[in-house]
Amino acid sequence: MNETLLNELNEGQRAAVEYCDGPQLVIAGAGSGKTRVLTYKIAYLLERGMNPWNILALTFTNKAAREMKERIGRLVGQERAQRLQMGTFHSVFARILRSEAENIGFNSNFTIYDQSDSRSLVKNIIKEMGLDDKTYKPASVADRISMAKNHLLLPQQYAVSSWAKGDADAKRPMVTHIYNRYAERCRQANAMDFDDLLVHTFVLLRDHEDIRQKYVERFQYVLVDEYQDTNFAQQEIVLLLTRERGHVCVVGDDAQSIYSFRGANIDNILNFQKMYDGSKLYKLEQNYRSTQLIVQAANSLIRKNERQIHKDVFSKNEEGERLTLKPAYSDKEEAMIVCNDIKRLRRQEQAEYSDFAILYRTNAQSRSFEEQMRKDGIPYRIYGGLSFYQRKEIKDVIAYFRLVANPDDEEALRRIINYPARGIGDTTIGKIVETANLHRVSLWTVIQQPMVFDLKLAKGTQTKIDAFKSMIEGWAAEMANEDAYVLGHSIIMQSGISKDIYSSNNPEDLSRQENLEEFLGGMQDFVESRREEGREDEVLLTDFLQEVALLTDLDSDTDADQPKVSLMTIHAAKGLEFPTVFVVGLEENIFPSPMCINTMRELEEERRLLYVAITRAEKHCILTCAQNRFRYGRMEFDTPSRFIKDFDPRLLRVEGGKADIVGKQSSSFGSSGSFGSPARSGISGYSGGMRRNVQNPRPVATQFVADAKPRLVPIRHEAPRPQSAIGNIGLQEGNVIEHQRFGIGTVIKVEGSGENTKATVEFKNAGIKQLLLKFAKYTIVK
DNA sequence: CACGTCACTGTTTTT
DNA sequence: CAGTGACGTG
Repeated sequence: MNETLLNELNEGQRAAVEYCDGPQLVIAGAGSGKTRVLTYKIAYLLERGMNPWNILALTFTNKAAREMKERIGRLVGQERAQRLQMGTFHSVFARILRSEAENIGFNSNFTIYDQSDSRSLVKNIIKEMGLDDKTYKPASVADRISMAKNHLLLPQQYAVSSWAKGDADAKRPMVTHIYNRYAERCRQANAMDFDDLLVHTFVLLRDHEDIRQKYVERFQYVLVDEYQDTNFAQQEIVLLLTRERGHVCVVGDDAQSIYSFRGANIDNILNFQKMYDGSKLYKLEQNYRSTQLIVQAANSLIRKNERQIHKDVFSKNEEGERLTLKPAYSDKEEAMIVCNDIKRLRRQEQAEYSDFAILYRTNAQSRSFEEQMRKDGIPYRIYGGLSFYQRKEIKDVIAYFRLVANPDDEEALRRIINYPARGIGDTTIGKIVETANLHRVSLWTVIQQPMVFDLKLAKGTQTKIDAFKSMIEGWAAEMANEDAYVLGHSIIMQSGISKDIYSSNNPEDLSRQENLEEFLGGMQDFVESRREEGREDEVLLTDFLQEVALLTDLDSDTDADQPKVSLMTIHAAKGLEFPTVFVVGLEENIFPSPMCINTMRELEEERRLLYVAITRAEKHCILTCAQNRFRYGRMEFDTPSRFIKDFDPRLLRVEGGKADIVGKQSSSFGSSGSFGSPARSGISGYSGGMRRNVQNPRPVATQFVADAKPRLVPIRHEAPRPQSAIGNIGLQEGNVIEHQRFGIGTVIKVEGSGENTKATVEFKNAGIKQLLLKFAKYTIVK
C-alpha cells in the first residue's frame, strides 16, 4: 500500500511525504500539488500506524479540510479519515476552548462574536466613553484591536507597548482603554470574537502546563496548510504544541501570502527555519496546473518582489498562449468583453460554464458582470460578498438562538430586545447598559435582578421586560429536550418574527420570507443529517449554533445544479483553479488598492495577489481594465494598473493596439526589481449546514419560483421514517440510491444490523457519507 | 417610543 | 449609490 501511494508522486513530492522525523517546511509553488502532498503525507502517517486522532491538520477554510478528509478517505478508508483532527485554526480551537472553558473563566456555551458584533460593541463603548467617533472610528479601532490580538498583545501589554505610543502620537490615546473595556465586555457577555479564539487558546496552553501536555500528547503530528497566511498567534500556538517533539510540517508559498490585513505575517514562513532547529526545507517547483506561458508570465511578475524565497516554478504542460490584456472604455464594456469571450470559448472549446472564473479585487466589482450575464443568460454564481448569514432577517433569528443558549450575550440581546417592536426603546436599554457597566455584570444579569442592581424603570416598561425575560427563559428550559429544528421553529413563531415578516407581501418581505424558510430548511437538514450519522445527541440548538458561527458560504458549495461561471474576489479564489480565468479591473485605484500603495510591503502584497489570480488559470488567462468606471455614483477616469508593466512584455498580448500600456522593462517605484530601489525595511464535519441556494446576495432573476403563498414550513413532530424502514431492507453494496438531500450515490459498504444498520455511500456531488439507515431518507434506484 | 425623512459619508481583502 | 445616523413628528 505504501508503495502504491508513493508511486503517484513525483520525486520532490515523495521526499516531502516521506520525511517525518522532524520539523519540515514545504515551499509549494502555485499548482505544484501542495494539497496532494498534504493528503498523501497524512495517509502515509496513517499507514505507518499513527492513529488518526493523533494527527492535527490545520487548514485555511473548512471546505479545504472537508475536501482533504475526503481525499484521504479514498486512500485509507473513510472511517479512519473521519477521525482525523482537521479544520481551521478557528474551528479546531473553538472546540477545544468549549471543553476547557472553565479553565479560562468562560462558560462552554460562549458566543462567538462575528466582525459586525465586534464593531458594534466597539462602537457602543466609544459612545459610552463620550469619545468622538470621527477620531475614534469604530471600524478602525476594532481593526486595531484585532491586529493587537493577532500579535498576542493583551490589554495590559498593549497599554505599555509601542502600539499605545503610536496611538498617542496619532492623537488617539484612548484606544488602549477601549480595548480594555472591550475585553471586559466580551468576558461579561461570555463571548469571544474570532481573534479571541486564538488568544485564549494561546493563554490556555501557556498558563496551564497540564492542559498543554494533554494536547501535546493528543496531537503527535501537526500539519499546517497555507502557512504563509498564518499570524503570530497561530504560529505561537503551533509552537506550544510542537516544540518538544518537533513533529510539525508546514506547507505554503510565500509568493501567495495575501492576508496581512488579517494579521498574517509573511515572516512566519520566511523564518520558519530559524524557529525550528534542524528543520528541513523541501521545494515543489513543477507546476501541473497551467500552461508554460502562464507560469512564465506569473514568474515575470513575482520577480519584481523583493521579499521571497527563491524558487523556479516551471511547467511541462503545453506551451499555451500568452496572457491577453483587453482594455475597455468602461466597466460596462469590460463586462461585455468578458461575457463575449465566455460565449466564444464555450463554443470553440466546448467548455462548460463552470470552466470560467471572473476574479476581482473588490466585491463591489461583481455588479457590472452580474448585470451583463443576466442579460446574456449566462448562469453564474457569486461567492462571498454579503453572505446568507449576514442578512438582517437571518441574523435576527440567530440572535434569538444565541440569547437562548447564552443569555449573557450582549450583542444578541441588544439586537432583539426590541425586535419585533415590544416597546423597549433606547432609553430603557441605555439604563440597563449603564447599570450593567456600573456593576461590571452582563445586561442579562441586570434584567434578571433589577432590584439587586437598583434599576429604576417605569412600571409599564418593567412589565414588558419581564415578559421578554420569561419568553427567553421558557425557550432556554426547552433547550435540552427539543432538537434545534423544533425549538428554532417555535422561537420563530412565538417571538413574533414570523408575524412581522409574513404580515406584508411587498417584494422585500417576500424575499425575507424565502430566506427564513431557507434557513429553517437548513436547520432541518442539520438535525436530520446528524441523526443519520448516528449523532442523535448532537442535534440541539447549541450544536447548531456552534456549527453556524464559523461557517462561511464558501463552505456550502455542494449544490449540484447546472454548471455556472464563478465570480469571486481573488482572496476567495485562493486554492482554486479554472481552465479560463478573467482578472478584471486592472486599474490604478482598484488594483493595487489605493489603501495599499504606501509602503513597499503593502505593494508587494498586492503584487502577490495578482500572482495568485494569474496562477488560478489552467489554459487561458485574460486581463481587463476599463478607462471609465462608475463609482460613488459618478463616472470616474482610471488609468491601467502599474502592475501591467511588471509582466515580461513578450508574455503579454495587448488587444486593440494599445501596446503602450505594457512596459518595455521595469520602471517606477514598486516595480523596481534589480535596480536601485527605495528604502525598504528588513530583508525583505459535517458538510455544510446550509446546503441549498444560499448564495447570491442580490436576487438572481431565474431562481425565484412563484410559490403562490409562501408560509413557514409546517413542523414535523416525529421524523417520519416508514420510507426508509421499507427502503433499507436488502440494501447492499453496489446499490445506487437517491437520497433526499445528497442526491444520487453508490453504496460502498453496509455494516451493523437492525436498528443500527449503517451504510457508507459515495454521492456524486455531496461526497462520502455514513448514514444511519434508521433515519436516512432515500429510495433505491438500482 | 416608533417611524419616517433627509443628509451625509465612505468605499479592500475575511476566518 | 447604498447604508447609516440624526432629527422631527405622530
